[in-house]
Amino acid sequence: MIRGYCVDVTEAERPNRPRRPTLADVAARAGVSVALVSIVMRGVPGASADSRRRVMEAADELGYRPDSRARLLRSSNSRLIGVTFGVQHPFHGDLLTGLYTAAEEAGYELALSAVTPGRDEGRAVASLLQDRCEALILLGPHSPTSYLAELTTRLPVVVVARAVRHRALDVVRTADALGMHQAVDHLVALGHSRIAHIDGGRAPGTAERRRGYREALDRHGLADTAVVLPGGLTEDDGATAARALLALRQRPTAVTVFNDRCATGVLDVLHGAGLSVPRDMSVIGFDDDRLARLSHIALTTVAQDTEQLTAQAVARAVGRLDGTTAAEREVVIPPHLVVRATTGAPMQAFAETI
Amino acid sequence: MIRGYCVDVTEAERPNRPRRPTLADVAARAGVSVALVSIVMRGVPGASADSRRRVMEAADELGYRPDSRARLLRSSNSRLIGVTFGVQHPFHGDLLTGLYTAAEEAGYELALSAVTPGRDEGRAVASLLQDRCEALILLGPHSPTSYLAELTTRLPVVVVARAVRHRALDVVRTADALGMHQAVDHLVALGHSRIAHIDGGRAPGTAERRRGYREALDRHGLADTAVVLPGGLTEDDGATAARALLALRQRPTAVTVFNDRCATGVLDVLHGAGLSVPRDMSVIGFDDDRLARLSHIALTTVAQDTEQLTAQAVARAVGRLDGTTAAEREVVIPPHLVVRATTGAPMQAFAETI
DNA sequence: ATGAAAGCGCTAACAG
DNA sequence: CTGTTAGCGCTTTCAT
Repeated sequence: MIRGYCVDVTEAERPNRPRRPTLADVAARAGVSVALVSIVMRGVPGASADSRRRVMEAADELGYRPDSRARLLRSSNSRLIGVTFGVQHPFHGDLLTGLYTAAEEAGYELALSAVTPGRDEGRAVASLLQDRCEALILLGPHSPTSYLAELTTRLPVVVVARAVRHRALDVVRTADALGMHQAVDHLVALGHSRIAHIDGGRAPGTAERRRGYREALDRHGLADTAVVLPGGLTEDDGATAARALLALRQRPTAVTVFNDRCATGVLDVLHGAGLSVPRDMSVIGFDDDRLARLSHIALTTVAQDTEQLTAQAVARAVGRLDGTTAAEREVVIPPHLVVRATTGAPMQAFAETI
Repeated sequence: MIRGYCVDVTEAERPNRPRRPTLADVAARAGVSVALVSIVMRGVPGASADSRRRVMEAADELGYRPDSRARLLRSSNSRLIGVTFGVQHPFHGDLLTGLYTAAEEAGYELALSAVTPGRDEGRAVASLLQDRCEALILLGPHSPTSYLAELTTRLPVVVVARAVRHRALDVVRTADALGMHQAVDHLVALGHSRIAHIDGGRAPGTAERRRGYREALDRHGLADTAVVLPGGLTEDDGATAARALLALRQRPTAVTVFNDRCATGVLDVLHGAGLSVPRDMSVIGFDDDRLARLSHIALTTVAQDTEQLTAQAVARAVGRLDGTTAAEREVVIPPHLVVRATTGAPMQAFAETI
């Protein structure tokens, strides 16, 4: 059937929105075949400069936009990577930013699916699967490893920012322990010898960061001074932990905290108790989120390298799809310490140097 | 990308991922036609209980998942609503949560497209358009109204959380002015008579909230005491404004702030200056984001009704699609005041009552 | 360089 | 209730 351009108005009554133009419309207008238009639209070689121009012109006039659904349906590979993220987690926002650029460079598109209080990870993943994603990147997933592992039988899965050990799962994460080494080394270099740690409760990464803290103290011969206080990932958790910190018999002069949000709570309580930071207490966070960068907080913190994290995550996903399978399943990205205003020499050490 | 040592594996030896099953596969396995399978999978009437069971069984065994692209391509209506959101804005996360449930109830799916520092709104919208969304919901868009208006010639557009006036645009927003009335009324009831306001700089909603502040003061006969300090949406903006506040000749006893993040910065500076909140200064924020709810902040704030906001946004979009066109283009949702710990009677008033 | 034609996986008439 | 059939808009041989 020859369908003219967008002139056929069948339903007369409703203010009918014009049907969006298709390849055929553009072809008709440019006086060429649909195949040729397809070639031009994809920017692949196989069309003369002249028809290329004519087609582009026609497409422009019609306001033509390729239909990605149809395109994807036809071509075997969708060049689509599915991403799940938590709406509650600001850090995931930073990761999304990096993922978009990394995916674009690799010639892939992203399909987003949010995990919300009313929409669990399973549903988020299911919708991605329906969209024919070729691979999945899961940001801080909390599903059981067994479920994630099962997913890999369907498509490549890359887990970001959560340490899971499974032979079928790719993991891209920050070297949490190393980050704590950097934090402790910095404090020791400043002259601190009584350094406490506030951990992350049940959050992923807690164990690893705590281990890093202990290792670092050990290396400095300070193992017996280690104090680990229960914490969590919120400001409130930090506030609670800070009170415990202040109640300690022999008060530390510095504290490393599981993350920046928690550290903010700590700072708050310290200030409230009339202590000065860093004079009376040095504080180091983890993540370098927007909170830490605020000038009036100026938190010294261990910064996760989101650019590397996201670039590697996409590289992994694409690698699996290409079949250029890397042997190593886990990519660990070193973080780096960002020194701001919440760390300094301890009062005693300062006194001694005078 | 580190593709190093891995030799390129040829098609043949690559562990070939099984092609995902199609309707035809399920049909073959169940011994019925594809049409019947389609009927069963969509859950529409027109199949016997027996074949329904057989088909479901076959689908299950094959791990069949309908291909939404193909499905959408075929049916004229995609039942897809596109949503753009800012990855920097925590409040958008809350809105997404509501949108998902509202869309589901209306029988629509959501297609998400993020606006990031490296991906502007235009691109976010373009990708949604390619995905054949039937309508667009834009969260706090910052594109010029002319661009948004032009979009409506292609499909219905609902703007959330930004006040734009245009006859072709649906807008769902909070009654910002009313919210400020509530805030000011609350402070006046507590006995405050010198109330300042810190505005939102160039952020959407700034003018409206400032207007509300002025109106409310006026109604209480306090118009001549109005003080508006330039602010913004970040903690730093709040900190800066707070310093200006403290430097004021005749210091106010209370301040309403453009949003919670900004208010947090204000609180911080106040505490740093040795002031006690609310004894020396009452503070009210706007948004009721997670920040405000933290126990050690406990910010009194004007809460936006995200549930209503999102429900109305979806209702609007669907309404335009249905042709059940509402006359009114703007839906304004009343917010409500959440009183926490940062507001109280002013010291002077308290002294007088004794 | 260009065009004709065959589907991708699915839905929606229309028969039976 | 079930099957047949014709496309949705696009890519992709395979001719010309």
